[in-house]
Amino acid sequence: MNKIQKIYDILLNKYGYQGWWPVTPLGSCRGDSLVPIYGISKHNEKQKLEIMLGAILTQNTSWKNVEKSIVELNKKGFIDADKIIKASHETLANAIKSSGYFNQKAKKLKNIADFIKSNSINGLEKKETNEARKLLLEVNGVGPETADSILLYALDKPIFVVDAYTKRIFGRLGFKEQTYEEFQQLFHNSLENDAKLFNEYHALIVELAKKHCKTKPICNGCPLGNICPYKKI
DNA sequence: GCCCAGGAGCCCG
DNA sequence: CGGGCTCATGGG
Repeated sequence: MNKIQKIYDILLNKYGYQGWWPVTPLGSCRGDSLVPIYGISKHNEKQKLEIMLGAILTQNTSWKNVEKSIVELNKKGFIDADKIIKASHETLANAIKSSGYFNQKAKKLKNIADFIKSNSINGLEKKETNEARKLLLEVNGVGPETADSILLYALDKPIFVVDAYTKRIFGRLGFKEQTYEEFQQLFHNSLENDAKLFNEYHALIVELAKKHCKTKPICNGCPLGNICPYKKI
């Protein structure tokens, strides 16, 4: 068994299934239950859109801050491409204030809303993974990680999401990859081409990064302690 | 007060 | 192609 697969097994055994991406439950419409929750479910169109918007909002931002914005967007009926397009910049920016970068992100949300109006979510889903990826990357505000998060978590495409945590953790573990594409290839070459597997693995990486492999690592109790050469007091 | 968080665009050599 | 800068709130 290769090392990438082995690390997955260790993390899954330690933390269990994470149930990403968190989404607002169906039928919640009045103040309660508006908070995105973890759990396995098939997403409807609105939830897929919520995931796409969340993927933009969480750029370099903690999920807790994004959660508040998603609650606001739900309350104001903005999980809707038409409403986002019609909304004024100020209204939209105000609704997502807690996510930070609200001026930039308000524009990005409008860009992705425009994109969905011309290619529907359904139409995007039917395309080949790489073709859909290419189209997403043409949207201003959608980079590699955001595109791949949308493909994997909203559209259920088998593609591995690389983030700052992935680079940090596997860098400390001794892997020599540097760029986004190099890391993505590492995982694609080492694992079965399975969306469910990629889904859980990325979520487990985030969990490990939050619990142990922080900027200032807490190596005590780390589930990868036995195989990690990185030492920090 | 400082540092960091589930990045991306832009500019510059 | 790589590096530095900007964007901004909220929690530790």
